[in-house]
Amino acid sequence: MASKKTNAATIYDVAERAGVSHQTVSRFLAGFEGIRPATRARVATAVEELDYRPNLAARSLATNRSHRIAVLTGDLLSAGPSQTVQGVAVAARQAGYVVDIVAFDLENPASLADAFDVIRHQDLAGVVALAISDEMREAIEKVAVEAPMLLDTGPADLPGPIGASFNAYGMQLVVEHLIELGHRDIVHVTGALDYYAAKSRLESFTHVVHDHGLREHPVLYGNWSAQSGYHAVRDGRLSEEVTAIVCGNDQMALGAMRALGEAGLSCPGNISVTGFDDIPEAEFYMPPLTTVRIDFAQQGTYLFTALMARIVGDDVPDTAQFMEPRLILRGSTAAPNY
Amino acid sequence: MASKKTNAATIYDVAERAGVSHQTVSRFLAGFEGIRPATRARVATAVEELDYRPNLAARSLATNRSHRIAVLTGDLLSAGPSQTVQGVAVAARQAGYVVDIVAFDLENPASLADAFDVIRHQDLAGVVALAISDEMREAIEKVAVEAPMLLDTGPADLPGPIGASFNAYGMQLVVEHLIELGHRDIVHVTGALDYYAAKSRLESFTHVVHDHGLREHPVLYGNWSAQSGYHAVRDGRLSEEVTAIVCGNDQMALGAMRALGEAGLSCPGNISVTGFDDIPEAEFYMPPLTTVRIDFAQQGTYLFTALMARIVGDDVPDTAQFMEPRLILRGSTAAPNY
DNA sequence: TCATCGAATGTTGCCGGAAACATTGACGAT
DNA sequence: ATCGTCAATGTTTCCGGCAACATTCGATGA
Repeated sequence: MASKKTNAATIYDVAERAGVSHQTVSRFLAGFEGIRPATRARVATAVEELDYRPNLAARSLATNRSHRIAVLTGDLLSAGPSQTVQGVAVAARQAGYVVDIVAFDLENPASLADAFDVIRHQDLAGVVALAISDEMREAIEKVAVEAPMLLDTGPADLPGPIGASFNAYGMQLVVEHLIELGHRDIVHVTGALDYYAAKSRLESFTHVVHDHGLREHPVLYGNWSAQSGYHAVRDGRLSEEVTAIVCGNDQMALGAMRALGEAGLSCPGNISVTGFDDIPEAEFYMPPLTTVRIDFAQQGTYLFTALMARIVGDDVPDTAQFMEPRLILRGSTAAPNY
Repeated sequence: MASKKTNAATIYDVAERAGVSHQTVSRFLAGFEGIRPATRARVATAVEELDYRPNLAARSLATNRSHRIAVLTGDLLSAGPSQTVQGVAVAARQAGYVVDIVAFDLENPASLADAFDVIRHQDLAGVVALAISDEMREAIEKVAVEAPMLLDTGPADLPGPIGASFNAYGMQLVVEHLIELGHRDIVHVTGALDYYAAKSRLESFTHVVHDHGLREHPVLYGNWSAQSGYHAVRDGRLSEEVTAIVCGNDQMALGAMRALGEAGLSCPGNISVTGFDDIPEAEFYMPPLTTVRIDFAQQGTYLFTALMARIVGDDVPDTAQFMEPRLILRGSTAAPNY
């Protein structure tokens, strides 16, 4: 029953029906001005009647332009990247672009190489790469992809890691908030450190702590998951002096609060906890989580816009005005209880 | 600096270099057996040296087959659908298929129509539609898409709503768990009821409650978000008799528990709460959430497999063995406190 | 009245593959 | 030695568009 033989109308069918040459139809489709109104109407009717749809493969072959971009990522599971994908996808479609999603399996190294192979097979207008890890960075550097590529986060020598600045700024916001509350001993639970997002946040944390002359405590290593936050805090042998825990994302903050609870410590009574990202649930944690709001969908929109600009050769619009991180104050932070 | 003029090698370049006809190269690429080893080696070398990549647009044009599928959804933000997308994408790529993600904006009705337009323009091997709402169902029925389409959830008269069964079964598991604990007065907080996933869960809930002869309480309406769960419970004017709240997903359960806490009720001491989906965070809620685990990634894999089967005309493999929902018992449920 | 010119439209070729069909050549049977 | 056969390989055509170039035709000016 499957429609094996495509009986879709071609440009020639339309031309015949309208009594014109196929080229006139092509012009009509391209929005060419110089077509006599009568002719134009006939073509329009024929297109309508035959429900004609241009064959994109043929068009792409003839023009050598594809009107498609790829989103490359190994992590569609986290809230951040998937929202960003949605942002990219919506923006892309509005601009008439199709989005290929090239997801690889983090567990399976071969699949990364494979993903790049796919990207090179397609001829793409551009590529957006999300959730950059060391592994991806390596692959990106090794495999020359001829299409313009844009990263959300990543090393500064690769094009467009827009995340670095707002990750750093967001981290600065939370840490300074804690400092204002009077905290002097703050510890950081990192995200998975092979991700640049985690690296940026950690760097910024260290930087701010140092700038304000606070005591430096050993960092606790997490991997973005609530479970890792839990274990980091439970097994982290926190110094007695620590009064605040800054987590690399909201999920780890949840885990951290849980560990505190089990240890008989209250949050924020004994220890303040902060998150990062402001996922919708964070407001309903107990206590509600003080965190930094990142607008991932907006980030997706920005990435697409910037990619288009690079393709066309325009200047890439500035990041800052697009995505200002915002400190969201809620119940998980309070003045330290000396 | 963009690579305007594609200087990528074609099959003819390879042929010339290998000293054979382009057709032999084509055969080589297709894995055709009857090529003399010496010839095969020459071709292989040429392919290697020129870093030849077949032009997919040309291939697609010639064969009238695209090796691409689309994933259609308006909700890439929720954990479920995005994990399913990841599952589909990984499975698809292993099978050599490219996945177009066609995301529309739930807020913007025009974008749905637009999304279908995109789907019809591409010639796709198949379509997977996720997170089916009434709106999408309507569009699906109205717009005849010639490619095979498969839904994750949805009305039974459309092809392959595989979700109905495991949603129903999962709901049965939680409710019967509560009944075994001794609960007789259970209330349900629904997901967004324009989604079929929410409908299925609600139906199953009603069904099980009825079958066991429990008192029926008015349902509370949520929209999947933690916030909606919170408001549903806070403003729901629960009957005094109610001892358990079954939520349509984990996020709403979080909101519900928060509302209970604010009302001075303990969970599970006064009221048991259950979730649905088992997102990774659920284990770290306070108390840890009793819920139903749905393997969304597996669901994605299944959807792709089933779609391929439909395309080829094979029998579609059975759902059940792929995704058995599992009851996850944790601390948010206990015997009622009479 | 006719050459000129430009707007409207038509014709040809090509993009890079695949498939149908054609050719070559080695080998065995007669 | 000749022919048939089959494996290996080559040639032609077509997929459905677009672009470059060609043509037609009516209006205009000399």
